[in-house]
Amino acid sequence: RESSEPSDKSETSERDVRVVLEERVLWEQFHALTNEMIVTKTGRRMFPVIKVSVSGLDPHAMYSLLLDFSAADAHRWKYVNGEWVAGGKPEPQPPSCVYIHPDSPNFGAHWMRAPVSFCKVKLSNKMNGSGQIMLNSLHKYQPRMHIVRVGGPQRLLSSHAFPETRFIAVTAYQNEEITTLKIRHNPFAKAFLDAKERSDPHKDG
Amino acid sequence: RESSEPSDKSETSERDVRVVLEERVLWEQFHALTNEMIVTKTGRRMFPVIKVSVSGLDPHAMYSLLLDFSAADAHRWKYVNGEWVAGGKPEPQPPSCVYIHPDSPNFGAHWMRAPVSFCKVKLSNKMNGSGQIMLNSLHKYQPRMHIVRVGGPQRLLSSHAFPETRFIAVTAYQNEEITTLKIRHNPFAKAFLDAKERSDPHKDG
DNA sequence: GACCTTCTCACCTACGTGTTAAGC
DNA sequence: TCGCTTAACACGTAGGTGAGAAGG
Repeated sequence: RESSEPSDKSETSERDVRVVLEERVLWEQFHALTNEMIVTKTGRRMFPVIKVSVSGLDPHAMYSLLLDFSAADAHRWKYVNGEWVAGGKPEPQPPSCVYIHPDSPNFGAHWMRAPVSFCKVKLSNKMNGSGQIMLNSLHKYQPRMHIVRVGGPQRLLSSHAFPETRFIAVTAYQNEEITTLKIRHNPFAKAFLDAKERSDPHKDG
Repeated sequence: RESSEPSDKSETSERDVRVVLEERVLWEQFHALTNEMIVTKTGRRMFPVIKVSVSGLDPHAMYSLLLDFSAADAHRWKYVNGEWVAGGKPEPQPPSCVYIHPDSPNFGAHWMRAPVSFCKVKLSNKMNGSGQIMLNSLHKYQPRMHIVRVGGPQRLLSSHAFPETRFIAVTAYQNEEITTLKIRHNPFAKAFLDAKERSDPHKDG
């Protein structure tokens, strides 16, 4: 955690590292329905995307930003009659690999200049080449972001978990309200939005 | 240049920084015809791409890789009767902006792990938003790559110019052999390769 | 007219979507 | 059968090509 060592002059400016999740309204719409994220063999992007604004770093020091996914509970989940219910014993959880933000390593000034988006992270249900995060389908996960100081003795500065970004990994969407919400907001799914709006022009909410 | 200061223990490993241009055969084919690169208002990528393999860095130290374009001579060039000829006095040369490789800053280990490609640099004839390099059309340029040590006192380690990457900036190709060679090797021009091969299936060389 | 630049265009690369049917 | 996973698919986003007509 923060400032666990006696601080020298170069570390005093990091006492108040702050990380704020962007697009919280969108995340909360998904969270209210119990969010789902597709996992595939070759890896699937997340939607919504985890995007954070960072402040309180030393502009001239070097940091890396990391994302990982901790098991949110010890259950296997099942979608029955329109509801997610916790099932039997979970499979042994492999330690979630860590995704390193592609701008890493970089100066504090870079991370603070604009919100940092983890749009390129890919979720998979198979272990294969680097860059992808392997998750267990039908298990619930809690994304977490970490800031590590690098370019010297490596040191974990802070970790943040965003409850509204929790989701259940799936190989196909279970709740069709989730599907609808994804189509409505993800530009890459616009083909399906057009199809839906042609048959359903006044739907909202 | 290299090791201009008395070296301390962390700098001794950088005495033999080596930078080798990749795809030299391709570059030399273009160079033999006098290479041309398109410049546009919004910026145009280079083809071929400048790609280098780097060795001799300290794996744990931090570096940035830079690309710039120096005026190769003081002339304005003109394509007349199938030949490039030097013309009148050149316009005053604005200092070429520097392009910072998007992986910058990064560890020596990163730069040495695989060849580093400058495929995203864009050449323009107008000065506008960041990321683009402004050049004078019909002037000849010499690309140069620089390695700078960062994350501490900044220090230029080495500069490399690759003669076979020289080119004349143009707003439209002048030598149609250059056009043919670009179409033959650039995947993004495949539409024109297909058209040409349908009418000319056995051309080579 | 001659020369150079700009813009629109069809046609690609590359890849992110949910759908659907098939596989297990 | 049922539940879950996979692969092919149509249809988008995003953007890199030279061609060719138009502009200056």
